[in-house]
Parts: sequence; structure tokens; C-alpha cells
Amino acid sequence: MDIRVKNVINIFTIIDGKIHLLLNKNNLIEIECLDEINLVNNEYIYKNIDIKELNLKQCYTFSKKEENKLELTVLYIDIINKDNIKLNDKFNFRELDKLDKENIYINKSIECLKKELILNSTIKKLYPKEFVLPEIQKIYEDLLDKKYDRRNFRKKLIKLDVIEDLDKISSNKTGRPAKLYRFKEIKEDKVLF
Amino acid sequence: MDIRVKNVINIFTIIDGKIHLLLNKNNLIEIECLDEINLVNNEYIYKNIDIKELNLKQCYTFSKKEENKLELTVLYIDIINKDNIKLNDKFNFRELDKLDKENIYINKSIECLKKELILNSTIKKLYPKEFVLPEIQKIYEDLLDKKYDRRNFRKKLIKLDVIEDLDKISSNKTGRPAKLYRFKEIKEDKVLF
DNA sequence: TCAAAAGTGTTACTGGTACACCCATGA
DNA sequence: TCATGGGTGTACCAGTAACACTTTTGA
Repeated sequence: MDIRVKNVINIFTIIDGKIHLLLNKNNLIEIECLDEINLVNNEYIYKNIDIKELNLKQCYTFSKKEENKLELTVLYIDIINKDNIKLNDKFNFRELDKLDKENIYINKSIECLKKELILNSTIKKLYPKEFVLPEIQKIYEDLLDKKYDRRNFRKKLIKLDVIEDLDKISSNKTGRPAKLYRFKEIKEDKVLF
Repeated sequence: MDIRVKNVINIFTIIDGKIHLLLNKNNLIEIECLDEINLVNNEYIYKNIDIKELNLKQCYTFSKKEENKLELTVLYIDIINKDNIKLNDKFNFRELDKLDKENIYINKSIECLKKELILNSTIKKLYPKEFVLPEIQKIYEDLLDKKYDRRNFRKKLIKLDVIEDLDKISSNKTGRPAKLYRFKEIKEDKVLF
């Protein structure tokens, strides 16, 4: 019997207020378990991508049977700050809505992404310093496919005690500038939505 | 490189108002992917256990590296009605709190079990016909390690429109007999707790 | 001075929690 | 008739949803 095991590693980040996925020459990042026997081969990733603080989370294991061969694909995701990665000519980010919507690995990843990104610890990784509430709101609206009321959105985050007002304002291209906030230091993980 | 893949199959049911796990000669049900190349080998299960309507759900894939060998264990669970299984001398059910609390497969299974059993479709599989509210309440109290108020518990299920009153009463050993209810036919899955 | 975008406060509703008293049964 | 366990209704609180007007900026 012939068994092949590979990992698919989907790393998400936010660029200009939009969720992006890291690709390897426009393909999903696939790592075959060959020389190094390890399910998640961090070594391999660090050798090939200049990335810091990777914390992969397992989503699902897919199996495919072909003749006398069993292929297992273990899917992992992570959500990182784009400052923690240095891209090269091989790796690039692509916007979520420009990805193949039929791909099972992508779809499953997004399912997991939704469960991760509603934690205050995760969103703080993406916005470690200052941010503007309308941007955060838009991310959750895109991700969860819902609309929120500006006032209720702000009220909720204040009530949950996860943001603090920095008494500064942003510089917007158009319209009134927004106030700057910061996510408080994480004491306990909270589910925001 | 040597790769071994096995499944651990944890099947839960409710007997006398308590959650039980199916064991094979007092061990977890493990199936090695050997002759048949398939991740979930239903054939194998059906050959060895007289069981109906199995619907396994993947929980997690564990990996263990030993010397030059990689062992993958894919964990599945299901929650079935005990009428759908005929036990033999090999297989038996054991109560949840009499299981090894250190076992990673058992712990992960219970984690998944909690997420499944709060769906009205799952609890209806366990109680397809009539039941008594205090019994259901006790199951959720045990499972989620919470206490519910009798009145609020009933109100919640009525509000969620998942139960119907059968206008019949049970025969209790002691105390006032309880009313009989039935879970309504499932149109859409609802999260109860 | 107009359009665009963000700030704010109030009210109504809804779901959840807490709680006390009454009722049916078996011993 | 008493202990046990189950049924019911009400009042309060908190979280959510709906909503309109004002403010700041750039063009």
C-alpha cells in the first residue's frame, strides 16, 4: 500500500483592509512529507518563506483514493500580520474574492478563518497598534457577510472592553476623519461576534 | 519513509439518560488503513459491528513521529441512537465519566461531541419519539457542566420552536410525573445552547 | 457650499435570569 | 400526609436593534 501525506498551508493577512491569502507562484502552498518526517513541517516553511511567529492551526484532513494509492492532505491555516512576512518572487498575496471559489481547501480554510478572526486576540495580531473603527467594521462585514450599524458596532466593542480610544484622528481622503483606537492587551480571549 | 495511518472511531449514544461511548473489548475502536485503502473504512465497521445509519464526522488528525516512522491517527465521532446498534461480545458501551480522562482521543471527541449535541437534529436522533424535559435538561447539564433553571429551560426550547407537547404524562418512580414532549421534524438546524 | 464619511445618544424590543408557589404521585 | 420532583407565571435586567441629526474634512 502506498500512502502519500502532504500539507496545505493557508496563511491569511490583511492588506489595505482586505483579507488576502498567501500563494506560492499563484498556487496554494503545498508541502509534501518526504525527507523530513513530520506532519507540520515548520522547518520547511521557514527555509522557504521569511516569516515570523507562525502558529498553524489544523482545519481538516482530506483523503483521496487513487488506484492503490491513498493521498492524505492535512490543511492548516494561520492569520499573521503582514509585517511579519517578507515576500520574494515566489510568494505573493491575493485578495480573498479573487480566489477559486470551488477549491475545497480554500473553502474549508475560510470556514476556519471565520472562527478565528472573531477572537480579539486574532484581530489584535492584525492590528497591533492603532486602527480606525470603520475599517475593522468593514472587515467583519466582508468576512461574515453581515451589515452592522456604526453606533452599535462601536458600542459593542466598548462594552466588551477590548478597545481604547487614543484621542487621535486619522487622515481620510474624503469625509470626516475617523478616531484612532487600539486593541487592549489581551488578558482573556473574547468572542466578538 | 514509513507512514502508518489509522482511524479512531468514537461512537456515542445515550443509555438511561447518560452519555456512553462504544468500546471494542474495552479499548477505543481503532482501524488501521491496511488492506482497504480508505480513510474512513465504513466497510470494516459494518463487517464488525451491527450498526445502522452511521454518519462519521472528522474531529482531528494526530501525528506521532517515531524514528523513521510517521503515524497519523484520524479521529472520527458519531452520535447514534442505541436502537440502531446490536452489541455482541466484542463491543460494549461505557459511561462517559468512567472513561480515561487523560486520553487525547477521548478528550478531543468530547470536545466535538459538545458541538454536535447542541444541535436539535442531533438530539432528535437520540430521542426520535417522546421524552421528558427533565431528562433532556440533565443531559445538557452533564455535557456542558452548567445548571439550568427548569422554567427557563422549557421556555427556551418552546421559544426556539423545536419541541411539541404531546399532552401525555410519564410515569415517574417518585414525585410528580413529567409531561411528554417530542422534537419537531427538523426543517433547519438550530443551535440550542 | 456641497458631498462624503464618521461621530454621537435615545428608545424600543427581545432574550435571559431569577424567583415562589402550586400540583401530582408514591411511600 | 409528607417528601419528592415537576409544572407554571411574573418581574427585572442586559444586550441588541433601530434610528436621525450633527460634525469634520476635501474638493
